[in-house]
Amino acid sequence: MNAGATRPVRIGGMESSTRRQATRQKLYEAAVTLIAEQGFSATTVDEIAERAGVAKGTVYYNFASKSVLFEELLRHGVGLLTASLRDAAQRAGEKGGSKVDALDAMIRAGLVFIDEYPAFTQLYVAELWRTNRAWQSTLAVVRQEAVAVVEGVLRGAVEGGELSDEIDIPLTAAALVGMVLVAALDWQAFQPERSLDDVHAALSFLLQGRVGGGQPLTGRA
Amino acid sequence: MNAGATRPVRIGGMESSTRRQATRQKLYEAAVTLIAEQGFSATTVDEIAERAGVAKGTVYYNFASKSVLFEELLRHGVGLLTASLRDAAQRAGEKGGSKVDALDAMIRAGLVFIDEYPAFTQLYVAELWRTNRAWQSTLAVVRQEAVAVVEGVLRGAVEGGELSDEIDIPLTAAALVGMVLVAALDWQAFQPERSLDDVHAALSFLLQGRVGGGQPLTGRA
DNA sequence: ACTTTTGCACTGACTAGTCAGTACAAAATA
DNA sequence: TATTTTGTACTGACTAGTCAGTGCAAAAGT
Repeated sequence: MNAGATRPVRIGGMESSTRRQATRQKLYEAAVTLIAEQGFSATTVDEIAERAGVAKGTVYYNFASKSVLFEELLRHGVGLLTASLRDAAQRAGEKGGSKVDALDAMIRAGLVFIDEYPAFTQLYVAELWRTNRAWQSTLAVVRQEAVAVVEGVLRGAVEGGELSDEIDIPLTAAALVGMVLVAALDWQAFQPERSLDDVHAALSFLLQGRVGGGQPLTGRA
Repeated sequence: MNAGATRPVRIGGMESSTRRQATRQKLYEAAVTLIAEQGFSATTVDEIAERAGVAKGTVYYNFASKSVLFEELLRHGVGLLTASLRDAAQRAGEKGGSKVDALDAMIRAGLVFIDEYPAFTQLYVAELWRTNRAWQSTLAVVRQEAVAVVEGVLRGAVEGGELSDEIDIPLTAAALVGMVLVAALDWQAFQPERSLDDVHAALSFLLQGRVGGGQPLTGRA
């Protein structure tokens, strides 16, 4: 509690040794797969430590508790996703494409993310709609960050006249996220032999209304 | 022990007492909300028994184990959903509507189901894509039953020339299910003030391609 | 009629085990 | 030297599953 910081230049105990950072990373990676497979409660701290190849005490040296480890893991993962979506939307914008192209680019970015971090995605989906859990508020916040990116692009498309202003932006954003999420998880779990392009193509079809009987205006193949 | 059935018509001890059936129903109801809120492992058998208003022993009198209770609960719930989807598709068919109308009717049936059994839906989503769990195979089976209903309607639509034969039926079915599932769960969790009609309308927009820029051919308001 | 037996449904105290978190001295690292 | 990690041992709260026994209503026996 002494304000006068002492030796290693450091604020609040954050951002320091690469070593510690590496340990935390190993713990994230161990925890994410185990929790995705078994769930939070069924995963023991001993298992996490063993899989990460560190001593149990190290877990508690780096994280205040099992729950805190999990919460920071959630923040970390959703941060990656949000950055990836924003990036995809921006790239598509720079290439001068339409907002619908940006949407399509975000769908692909979502698929790539899920392909790369399937365990994190599983775990996120499994926890998102629960109530009465300690990290509920954390989840609501990070969820909103990710969904906001999609909503932003939809809003831009409506304002630019590309999409009907009749669409309900929050609901449509949620539906789009769900479409990608569930299609991707099903792909991984039940038809892993399909390629990412296959899955992307199927979702583009849906987005562009060729399923519901509409005439496609965007995209070709 | 006497084979000649006597008073309460009963064979072999199966399908009998309303009392037992009622107890099992109470246990289902208690378990579904608790597990939806907390997850399987974090929910104790004592909690389930208490919420159901029975003694712990009764749980084990009626179910071989906690896992078995959960598995039977899953079967029970997905059975209800599947029946509801089939029913909706059939009604729409009888009214002479198109297959796309049947799809729309199924979306609504899905929403109604989730509205009625939100806890079951949460729990189902949370467990579906996990690996290494005892009831994994049970889940795969019941999932397939439900998805098959959607795939059937899509197949019919393609055969009838209503939908392009370029669509990938399994992937599209998964995406549609995901769209409904996630939109509905988000609705319940984050904007519960919206009406079912609002949500349905937003999803119909998506299905009919008015989001992706296509021309709507089906549906009106 | 009456007593006794049967079997189902349920009870709740109890057991054997599990697991998050702690303690701490010694070692490794930077 | 200061920080970080290790290894081992420990505690105490919590939990899945067990089991001897209760209550009761309908049969069977007399």
